[in-house]
Amino acid sequence: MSPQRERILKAAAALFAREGYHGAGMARLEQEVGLKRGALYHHIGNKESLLYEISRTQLEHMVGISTRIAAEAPDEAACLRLMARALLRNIADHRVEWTVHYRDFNALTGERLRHVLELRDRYAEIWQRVYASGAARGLFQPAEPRVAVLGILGMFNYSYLWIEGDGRLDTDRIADLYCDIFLRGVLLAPHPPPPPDEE
Amino acid sequence: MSPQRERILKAAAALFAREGYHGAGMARLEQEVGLKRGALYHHIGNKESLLYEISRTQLEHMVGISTRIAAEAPDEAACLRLMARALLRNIADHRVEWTVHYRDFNALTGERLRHVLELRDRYAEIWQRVYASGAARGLFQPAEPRVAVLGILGMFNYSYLWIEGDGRLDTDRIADLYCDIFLRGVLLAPHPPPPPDEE
DNA sequence: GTTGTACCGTACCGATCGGTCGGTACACCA
DNA sequence: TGGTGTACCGACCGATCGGTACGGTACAAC
Repeated sequence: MSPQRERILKAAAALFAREGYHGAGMARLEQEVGLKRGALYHHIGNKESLLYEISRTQLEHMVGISTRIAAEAPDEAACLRLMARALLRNIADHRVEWTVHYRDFNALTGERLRHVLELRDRYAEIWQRVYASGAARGLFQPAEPRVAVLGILGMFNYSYLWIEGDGRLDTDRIADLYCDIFLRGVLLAPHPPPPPDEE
Repeated sequence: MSPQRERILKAAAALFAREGYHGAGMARLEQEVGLKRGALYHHIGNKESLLYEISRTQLEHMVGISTRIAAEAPDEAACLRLMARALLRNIADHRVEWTVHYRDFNALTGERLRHVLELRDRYAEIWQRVYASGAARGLFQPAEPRVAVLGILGMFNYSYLWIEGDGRLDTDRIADLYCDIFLRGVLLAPHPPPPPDEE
């Protein structure tokens, strides 16, 4: 990936987050990046590819991290906690990209839309598999794993509207707080000890 | 409110939910409503007022309902449960309006934006007051009432992306499930009996 | 020294954007 | 019968939309 293209993607994410995908014109992107029409389109192809790349990058990143966590975590509760920390950390670090994704992903069309939706489903499925596995082992309440997972994902995903992207300490604390609430609410056995901090 | 204006608002909400506020042109709204330019603007004033009215109506409705519930509920846990049911019911019944609101409220400008944000804050504050009151009485964990409330609101608000607007039975069951998880996770005393179904 | 290629600016395209305006048809009331 | 208000149409506005064509420049390879 060329450094210019990377610069353009960053500027586009910030611009789309501020004004919306359809609300932001290419003219404004020109002056934000410091390139004129011809140069811009030499690098990006078209406008929709910017939106696609913004969503794809973040989603693929989260799918990759969560797959790794799910493969290594000692048990399901710890796994959920680690995945939650990773998610909230990523949302806080890439708040503009997530803002763009959640607001405008359905402005995508055709193959690009299909791929982004598939990535999003894959990510939710990782969570659901972990939850279902825990429920099968008698750890979690067996009722409605899909709805339960959508609930905790909602807690985190909604945070892009209010979270402050400053310190990772704070994001980890919030992630742990939500995990504590969710796990206490969902565990059949008494409260487990929190896992040691990582990374 | 004239019946024509109401018709236009409904069509606009559906159209904006499909294509986004900036993505949907007035030409499409014309043919969806069955009126031409002149007639349309005779009723609506301008495009932004449509967006404003869509958000304002739902938010004022929720503020009103929750204020009433908070005044009448026997205790804080029951209050949260009733407010949660009312919220999820409203989201399911007005899914298109909430989709428009969450995606495009910040396309509003000036006074209209200020008012909508104020309504949204007022609504969150109702929840936070209930939670803080419960925490002060030793019912809930006292840590971070604002973050805790934003969490449960996230569970519900995120649902506009996946909930099916068919039966109210299902929405009440989902609301209760989330409340059970949240309350179990947050209550200091053991699990309380669920309140009787209402309305 | 010439050719290829990556990069960039300028000029321009047709389409569509949100919005305005003059005018008409009709109902209601005096 | 004349006057007033409401609902509506259709033509039109300047601005902006995303995108393209094309020429020029800088530089590396041969």
